[in-house]
Amino acid sequence: MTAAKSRVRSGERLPTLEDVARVAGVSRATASRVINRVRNVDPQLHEMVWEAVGQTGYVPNRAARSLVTRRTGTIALVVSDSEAHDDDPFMGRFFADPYFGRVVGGLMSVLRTAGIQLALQIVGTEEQRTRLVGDLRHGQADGVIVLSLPARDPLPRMLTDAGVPAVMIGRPADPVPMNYVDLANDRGAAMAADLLVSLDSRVVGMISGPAEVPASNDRVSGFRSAMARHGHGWVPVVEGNFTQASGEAAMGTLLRAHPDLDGVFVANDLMALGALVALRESGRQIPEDVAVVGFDDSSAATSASPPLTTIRHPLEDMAAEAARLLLARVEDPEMRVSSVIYEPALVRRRTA
Amino acid sequence: MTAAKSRVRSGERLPTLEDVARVAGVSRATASRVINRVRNVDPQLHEMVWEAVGQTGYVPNRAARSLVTRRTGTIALVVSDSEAHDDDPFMGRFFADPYFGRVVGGLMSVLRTAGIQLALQIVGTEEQRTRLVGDLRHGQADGVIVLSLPARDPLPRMLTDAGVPAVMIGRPADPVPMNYVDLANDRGAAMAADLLVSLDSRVVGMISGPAEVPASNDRVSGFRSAMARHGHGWVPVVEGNFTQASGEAAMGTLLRAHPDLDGVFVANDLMALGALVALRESGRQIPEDVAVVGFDDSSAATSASPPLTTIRHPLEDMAAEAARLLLARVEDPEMRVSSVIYEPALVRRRTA
DNA sequence: TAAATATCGGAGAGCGCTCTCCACGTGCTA
DNA sequence: TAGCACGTGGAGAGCGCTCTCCGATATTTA
Repeated sequence: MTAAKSRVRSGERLPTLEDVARVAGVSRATASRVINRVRNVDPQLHEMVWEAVGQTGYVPNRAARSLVTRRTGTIALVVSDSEAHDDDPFMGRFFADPYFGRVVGGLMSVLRTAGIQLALQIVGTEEQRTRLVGDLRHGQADGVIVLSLPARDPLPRMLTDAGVPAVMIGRPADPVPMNYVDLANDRGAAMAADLLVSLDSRVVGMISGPAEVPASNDRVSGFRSAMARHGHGWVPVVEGNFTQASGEAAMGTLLRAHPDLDGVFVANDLMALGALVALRESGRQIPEDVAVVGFDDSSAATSASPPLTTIRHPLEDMAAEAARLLLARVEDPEMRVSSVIYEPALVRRRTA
Repeated sequence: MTAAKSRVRSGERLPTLEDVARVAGVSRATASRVINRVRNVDPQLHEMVWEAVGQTGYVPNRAARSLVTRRTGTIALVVSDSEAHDDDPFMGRFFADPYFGRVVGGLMSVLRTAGIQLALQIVGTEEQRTRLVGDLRHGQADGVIVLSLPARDPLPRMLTDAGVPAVMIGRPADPVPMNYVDLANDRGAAMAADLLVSLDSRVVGMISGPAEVPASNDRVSGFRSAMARHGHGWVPVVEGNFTQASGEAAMGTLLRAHPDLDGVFVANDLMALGALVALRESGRQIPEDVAVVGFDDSSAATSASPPLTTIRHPLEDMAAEAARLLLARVEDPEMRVSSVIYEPALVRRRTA
């Protein structure tokens, strides 16, 4: 049974362009032109070719097309981690964050319509990075979307040096001539500061992400300078690592040092969730005793109780834009490096 | 500058097998044999070919190889959802769960060494499913790993009907002749029951996942029958949707109906986290007043406070096995349908 | 009306690779 | 020494497609 079916399957020759051309009564070249929408083809022939495509169930062969166009129709999504073995803690943390899913969703919305595949790549070691860049140079993919987790990541530079079209989501830590899409993290942080000050918070702290990670740095400096502008010369900052557990721990530390704290800005929603737990456990009312502002407006923010006041990070839009930017770059390698910075927005819910 | 660089880049012809052969002083065919490790080639020539490969920096052209072998060197990871628009809530939930990351990690560990790409596909609508199967039939990928989220998913059947090599992670809801890798969910649930009973819990409830989702069903029935075996004829079950928030809500419901509850089994760790919150808010001590057992042993379990007693779900191993199974199936389409069921294990931490 | 121009379809090369066939040793047996 | 099998390397076809030429036909201009 299985054998018979299988035989049928391997026996069925898939229709080729040649078949389509024969059915339509034109040459292979004409059929190709119609399918790829180039030059003016007689509308009548045009019609007949599409007819033949439908009739034969023709689908272009990717490999054959790829061979001559030198395009793979594949974009790689590279997650660059500091050290990725299977049970690597940071990687686990990363995938556990809604971040990844939002990015994938945004990318897919653009790539799907362009008929382009998304190939997932995860690199941790130096060797994996080198190998990846090699493969990329040899046309493994047409371009790369880079998600860089470590504070100092050699990958962006390697990619530009190799001349691989790439777009980063989140700016690179070191200046590298690479397209990127980022959020005005500093302005988002400033919004949080403005809100807390307007709510009359007097003793304000912050829970940050890992040091040297650009997005985290920008949030810290943006928050600090906005607070300074409001006359708060110094703001205590405790470092977390973007996980809920680290947020809870950091909140504890902050509370011990500043029992009179009445406002806190947390660099992402997941940590804010943890902070909420610690705050509640210490018997504080939210937002009456302590106002809490998160960052990202991820699904975690709405599901928190009370729902989290946070800074909206339009990740899906940003990822979609990154995909468009990359596609344009692939189309025209001479394109100048350009990046787009998105504006955050305050989303007021119940914690501040 | 950019122009010059780019020109250089597009000008640099990548080495082909022909070049390797010339450098090594053999024919293209021999070089190919060496590189693909077929037949016995004179050891000396063998050496010279590899030498030439290193010297030229040769990397095989995927498209060209693919064209003749009819293999793409790509495996698709299909996430089948009930309805995936960009801001679809379930999708968000799904990616927010550590589940996805663990699966990807497991797959990659096998595919990477096999030199195979992982292409991410997300299908929600019927049309997307049809289109996917069509592309697959036309050799878009050599095989598929299926992650099916909806309770009743037409995709598995469509895939088998189309003769596409596929392996599911988690058994299909309806019987379909497809390879799959699954966990003995019922036995895991029974372990939880045994533990709770051994701890002298008298009033025991359960928080389940969505109805009709096989994994959730199995956990419910496994738990119920084990409890029955211990003389607990009836166990109240409240349904959640695998998110933390739903777990918190479900726990509330359960507590209201059974204030004297002293043991609860929660169908995944994320919901167990929510249950912990609800329990603590109601003033109960864990595990003194109420013992809690989760499921999955995901990163959420260790980061919970107190750390969660849970049932280990070896997802990474399962995903790796699924990849191996699929690769074998691709190699030999006649392979009989076979599936492997993993055994869960109790991980005792602090909540029970 | 003839020539120049624009438009459009077809022939065919060739992308880089694998693999079948065949020719050529080499070492064995008769 | 002739005959044979076997091991090994090379020639070359061809996978399905795109795209450059080029020739044929329609359209415009002198």
